[in-house]
Amino acid sequence: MARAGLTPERLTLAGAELADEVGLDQVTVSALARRFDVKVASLYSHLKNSQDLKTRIALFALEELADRVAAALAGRAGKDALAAFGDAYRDYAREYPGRYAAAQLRLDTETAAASAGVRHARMTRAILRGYDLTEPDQTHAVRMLGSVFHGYVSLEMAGGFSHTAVDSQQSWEWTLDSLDALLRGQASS
Amino acid sequence: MARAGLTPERLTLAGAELADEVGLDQVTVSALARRFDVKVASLYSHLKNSQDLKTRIALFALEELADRVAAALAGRAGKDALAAFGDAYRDYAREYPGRYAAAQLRLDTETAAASAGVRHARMTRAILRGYDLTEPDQTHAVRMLGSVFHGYVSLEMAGGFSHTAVDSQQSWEWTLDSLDALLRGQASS
DNA sequence: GCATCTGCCTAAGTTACTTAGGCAAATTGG
DNA sequence: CCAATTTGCCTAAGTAACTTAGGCAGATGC
Repeated sequence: MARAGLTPERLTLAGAELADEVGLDQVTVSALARRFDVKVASLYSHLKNSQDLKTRIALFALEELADRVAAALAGRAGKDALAAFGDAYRDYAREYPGRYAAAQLRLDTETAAASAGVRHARMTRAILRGYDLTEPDQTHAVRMLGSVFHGYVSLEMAGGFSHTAVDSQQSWEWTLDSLDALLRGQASS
Repeated sequence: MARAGLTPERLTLAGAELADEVGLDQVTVSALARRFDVKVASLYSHLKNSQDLKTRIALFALEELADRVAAALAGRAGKDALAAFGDAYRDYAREYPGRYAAAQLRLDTETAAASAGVRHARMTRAILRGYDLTEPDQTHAVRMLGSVFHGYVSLEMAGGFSHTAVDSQQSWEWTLDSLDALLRGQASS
């Protein structure tokens, strides 16, 4: 019988696409097998189990997102870098909602340590180079930035900002301006 | 045969407890039936289906959290109110992680409109009464506050802040101070 | 070209979801 | 207080997903 040419990488990518299309929790080994027109059991030569698939998608998304953020940050500093960083996250989540959700999956400690999550942490900290912060304020600021960006993107994706007439893009820009002012230690509006 | 005395309310509460103990996605109709020592099919007299259970837990958590926030806000204004609001969210998430996760579930439009989510939105806006903001800045600020609080709590729960030596409580307080300064239109540190 | 390996298969057991229909306990009304 | 009705939990049965074991055939290497 003809071989489908399955590999962990192809399965991971297809799983990521599926997540974007139908939502991360609709990503199942069975659905993936259907997509490749292959029997379910065949996937178990390439994946340990269902959890393994999800983890692979998460790691893939973390890498992809880190690459984008790195590209966006290149050559920028200060508010430019702040906005580029935030936009990269937000754009990724809007373009690939399933992958973004996967990137939030909780990984066990060793997997997380070997993941691109480390790059994310480094890049967040890099943004603050343009501002005049010393420890422990720098760590506080890293956490706050991460919180704002992740929180905003999550709530926006969940439809939380679609009830009011005010445009979400404007709130986003206001937020970026505010964060910049805050980190510069100056008044905002 | 003896009756177990099931009701939608008892099932919802037990589901919430189960979510806190083993995680929201381990909350299944089967697990709930085991907990009541009852056959699975029996629950379907009280629940429409598995999704219905999750939705009920979400609505319950939203109510419970809104009650706590309302109690925390009573009689407070300005930074006091801001901190009370944030603390109420954070404490709830740490005490009831499964319920907090449930409260983030996406509800369909009409369910969401009838939920305590509306109270949450009103209370967030109420905090800003102590600050001198007019529209559309007020809406921007509501969104930013929601983002920071939700983002911080999510990342903290996911273990994102446990890699550095810096205490999360200190970052939280720094964040609250910063937000207060920002909303007052003044420099922070 | 033959041996080996690899990839996808069938088969089968597990767990969870859900509906249909039944029996007995609780409740209600005479 | 008994009869009728309602209600609550049951068994039975079908669907779907996960996962393991073992087999056969296409690909690979000598």
